[in-house]
Amino acid sequence: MKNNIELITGAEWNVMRIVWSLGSASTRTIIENLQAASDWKDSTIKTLLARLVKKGFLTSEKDGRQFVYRALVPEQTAMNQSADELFSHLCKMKSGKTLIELVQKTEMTKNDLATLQKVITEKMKTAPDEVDCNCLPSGSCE
Amino acid sequence: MKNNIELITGAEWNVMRIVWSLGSASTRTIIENLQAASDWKDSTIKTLLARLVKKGFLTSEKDGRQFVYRALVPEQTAMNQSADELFSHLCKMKSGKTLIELVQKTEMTKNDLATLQKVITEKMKTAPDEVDCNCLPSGSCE
DNA sequence: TTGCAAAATCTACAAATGTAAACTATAATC
DNA sequence: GATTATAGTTTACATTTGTAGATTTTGCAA
Repeated sequence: MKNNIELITGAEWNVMRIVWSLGSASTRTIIENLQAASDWKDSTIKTLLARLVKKGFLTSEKDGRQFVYRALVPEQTAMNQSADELFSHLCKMKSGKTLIELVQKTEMTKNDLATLQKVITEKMKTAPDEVDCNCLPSGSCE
Repeated sequence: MKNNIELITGAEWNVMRIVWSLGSASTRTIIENLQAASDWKDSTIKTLLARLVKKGFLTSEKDGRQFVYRALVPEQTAMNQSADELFSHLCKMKSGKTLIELVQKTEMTKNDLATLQKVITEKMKTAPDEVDCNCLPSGSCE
């Protein structure tokens, strides 16, 4: 029952976002950006960078005296992975409601909404009338 | 930058699901259900139960020699909280795409899809043409 | 009433995570 | 070349999480 996919932790996400948004960034750049919004010490950030490299989310390449980091995993992929992990905890029966809530409260462009619209119309064609509960006390959710 | 909302952890979710799906359950019932799908020892499960009570996700009430647990937080609420937490890590600009992927790969009933359809139609009326990136290197995502 | 099986509580312990100080190496400066 | 400012590396340490053994209680059967 242990989950073994390496995931980005809360603190690490902040570091990753800098790299993703800049494409590549030196240690200094990353530190400066993070410190503009937090009180993390330099060494804290360096520790996180090292852990992210070890976990395989970042690569570092020496450029003069500094390291330049680059993401090895695209933001969208990381997010999808985390989302899958989250939904894996939930009773399948409830995924729909959860998604409805999420869509409701998430700010999205007209474009994204239109795409969603299309995806849904397509899905509707083969959607089941009901999705069974997959909780342990089998099918116990009414 | 520390996240302080008490969240349900991976192992704990499995315990919560039993309680949610049964409404209320004795220690024994919970243990039996979990052991039908994992090799967790009794004491492991009891530890998790205790932690969940301490965190405020469960209440326990003595019934004879056993405890009967009941959820203090509805499943949907717990899930929404976790989902919010997850999305909080992501660049706002990317939420739409993430939701599209999620809707795409999630099995849902025709009914849920219809609700989604409605929600989207409604949202479309006031949706923006674009959502700005909210990453630290401000607006750095193109 | 006594002994026991079952339940509960306490203690433990490694790995992961958040956070950072201390130390070392090195490029740039005087 | 000696000094300093930076960058990188090592070590640290409390808390949380996953996992469970050891110990204590206690309802119930003999």
